[in-house]
Amino acid sequence: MSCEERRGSILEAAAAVFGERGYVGATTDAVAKAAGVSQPYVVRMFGTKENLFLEVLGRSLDRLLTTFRRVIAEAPAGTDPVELKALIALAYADLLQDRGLLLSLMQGFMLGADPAIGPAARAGFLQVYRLVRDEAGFSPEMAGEFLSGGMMLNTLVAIGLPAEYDTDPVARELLDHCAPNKAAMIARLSKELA
Amino acid sequence: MSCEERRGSILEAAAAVFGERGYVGATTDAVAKAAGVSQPYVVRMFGTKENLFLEVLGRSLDRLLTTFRRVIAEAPAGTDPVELKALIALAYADLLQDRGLLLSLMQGFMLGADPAIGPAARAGFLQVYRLVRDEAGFSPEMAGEFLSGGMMLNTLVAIGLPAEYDTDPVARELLDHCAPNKAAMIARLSKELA
DNA sequence: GTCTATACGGCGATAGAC
DNA sequence: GTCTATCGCCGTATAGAC
Repeated sequence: MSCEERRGSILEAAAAVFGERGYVGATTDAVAKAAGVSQPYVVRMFGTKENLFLEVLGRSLDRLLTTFRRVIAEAPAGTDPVELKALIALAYADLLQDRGLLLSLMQGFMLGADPAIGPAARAGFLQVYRLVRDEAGFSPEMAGEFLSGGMMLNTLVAIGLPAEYDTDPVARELLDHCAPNKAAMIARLSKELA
Repeated sequence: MSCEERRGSILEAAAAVFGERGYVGATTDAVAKAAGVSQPYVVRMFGTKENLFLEVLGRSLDRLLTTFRRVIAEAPAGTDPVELKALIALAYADLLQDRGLLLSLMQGFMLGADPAIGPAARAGFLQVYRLVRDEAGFSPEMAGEFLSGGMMLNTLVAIGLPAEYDTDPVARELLDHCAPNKAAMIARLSKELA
């Protein structure tokens, strides 16, 4: 396999592992196993674990921004920002299906105190804010609401509430009122229970 | 010092350390140093690191619920739920001044996959939801909005954005529109920069 | 009630062969 | 391009003295 192909598959595996175990809890060995290579090879290719995480973070952010821009571009010109907000929220919920990608982002947010990761996470977060404000035309209030909803969704997925959707009526009620895309959540659920 | 006093001071130190470094990143040695005791003594007193974290989690949750109940009880009878929501949000922002306590909760939320911590975190989260719905009279929509705002605040603090309040105008704008208690945030900021 | 000493396992990173 | 072997550190937990 070529260098670039390997890079891609390792980064993909790393996103899943980092999302599931967190930055500190994830091991380069677990990433290696998930990607089907040896542990030293992962280190060799990315230098350090920290650097590997930074690349995962950057990738996740890129995908997020790209997706949002596509939704904005595909909306008819002159679409109301409020409507656009619902569309982007929906796209975000869909993106959340890829647990690793988004949970890695969330893990990055929790590492604000880290001297190398903190600045990258803050910059990424502000980049998203600027995108919805400048490119989607959200008011600061709308942008805040949008990001709040996103953080809530991230938390609900991280805490594992969707898995209790049909065993706990309170969890169900909460999810029904917070998930912009109920169908997607349920799809996740059934996948999780399988 | 008596056993109970020590317990309290170790738990307090543990909340700060867990909040700052995360569950995996925190070491029992760091907790011990922060509490001014030896590392084996911390383990001796709480059995395992996992158990120590569960106690910190329970304490944080208790303090949260107690605070919310006090706000509800102190509000004049028949206060509108919408008004109550603003009051509780304000109390939450104040509580967030104790970084360790609330960030420990947030760290717990990120550990939903852990077989021991996950269930405790989910139960705690739902307990908060039930409180604002049943005792404060929030509609499910309001409860969702309230929790979303809380998760957003947690994230903003965790990522360290308040520290950039007066160096980055975008960060400032974002914080101005998301923090229910601007004064508290600024107080935090100045403390952080000191 | 609190410590010192230490066993034990695990992880990131390096060296070097193929 | 990818592996095996391995070093060295660090963290949890135990044993046992005072």
